[in-house]
Amino acid sequence: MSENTVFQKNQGTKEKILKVSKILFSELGYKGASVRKIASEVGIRESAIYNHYKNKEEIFLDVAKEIFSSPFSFEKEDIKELSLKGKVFLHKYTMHYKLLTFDKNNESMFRILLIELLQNKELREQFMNEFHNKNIKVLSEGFFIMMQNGLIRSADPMIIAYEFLSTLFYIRLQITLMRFDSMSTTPLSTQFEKHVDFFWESIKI
Amino acid sequence: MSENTVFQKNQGTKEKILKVSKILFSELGYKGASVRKIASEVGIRESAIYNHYKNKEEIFLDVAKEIFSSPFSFEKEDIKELSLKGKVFLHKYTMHYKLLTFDKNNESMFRILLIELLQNKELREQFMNEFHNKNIKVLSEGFFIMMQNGLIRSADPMIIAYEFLSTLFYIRLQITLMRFDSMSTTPLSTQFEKHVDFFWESIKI
DNA sequence: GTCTATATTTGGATAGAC
DNA sequence: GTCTATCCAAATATAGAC
Repeated sequence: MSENTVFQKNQGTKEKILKVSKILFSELGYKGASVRKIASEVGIRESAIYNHYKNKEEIFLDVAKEIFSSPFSFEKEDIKELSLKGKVFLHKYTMHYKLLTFDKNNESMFRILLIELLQNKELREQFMNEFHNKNIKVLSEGFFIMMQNGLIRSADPMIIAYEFLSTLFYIRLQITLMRFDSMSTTPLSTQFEKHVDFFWESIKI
Repeated sequence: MSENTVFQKNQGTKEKILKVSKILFSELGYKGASVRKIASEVGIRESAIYNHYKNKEEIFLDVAKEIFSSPFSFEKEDIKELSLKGKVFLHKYTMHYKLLTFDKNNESMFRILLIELLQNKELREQFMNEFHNKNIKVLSEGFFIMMQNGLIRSADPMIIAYEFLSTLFYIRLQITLMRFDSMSTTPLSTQFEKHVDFFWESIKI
């Protein structure tokens, strides 16, 4: 057996721990998701966990890395081009947001964000920077271009962006809560489209 | 000593426990606020707590009772009267909301709501009913009257209410987070007024 | 009503055999 | 890498003296 052919028992254990932890943290929070429960769900003993992670905190950090890693894929060029189409920009942006809301993995990350937002300062900072500021930046750039091209009425682009984003967030929050209780979200899921319609009527010239 | 003159040692202990618990639950969440910490902060032993509350859960329920107990004092008549003034209604409503955001006690309750929202099903239901639905009801009534009187453009009053409320919530969330970190909220606190201005421009005829 | 003492459980983490 | 065994700390809760 050469040095390069090292056989590892249960190679996917670390990935499994990560996967299980995502779910448990998103359902029980940091304190509620004990190392016991994680190990049990993975199908190994607690002590075996420590062969993959130094401690519980390290598991959480590994999970938390993902919370803000799947942001909006709008490129500079897209924004310029799309903004000229006015409402289409808002619609595309919102549909992207809607997709994230219903995506299993993103949903777990959003739940963790909600649960730990007040318990974790770093999470709060990331929420402000990655979640709020980045979205406001992209949106206000879009609104600025629309304004320049006479598509929408004159106003502070940052304010318009803030107004638009806040409702997206609130819809997502409500849907996330309802899905947590396995309630039907069909009435609410159309709220995204209604938001775009109402908002466009509010700013178009 | 007659039966009617019973002297109790430390009569205010239960109130003190409640007061301390409010703060600790709002800072550390249900799990984080241990009976140990509560007792210590009150200045008594853990065991003494159990002379006032059956268990920890009962303390939390006592605290949680307050979360949705300070709603809007808008009477039926007020809504009708205020709605005819259009923007004044929105402004008064928002200023009330702003007051709650910065009120110490309401702030604690809002924090608990955020922390425990995903951990407590009853809290989620109350959030939807007491927080969301009640606000939507009052607001949509107001918008309906405005519409009838030709003050605002035609649209579904429920949608308008949803759009208006969602931004109020988002501003409150951001301010609550920033105050938790003792950050200055002066730039954000004017967001309430900006919201009213922008929104009125969006719906007025 | 508060205290000391104590029971009991749960959770994070390590040692050492296989 | 996983297991058994074990340790230690923290947390909920109770019993009984004062």
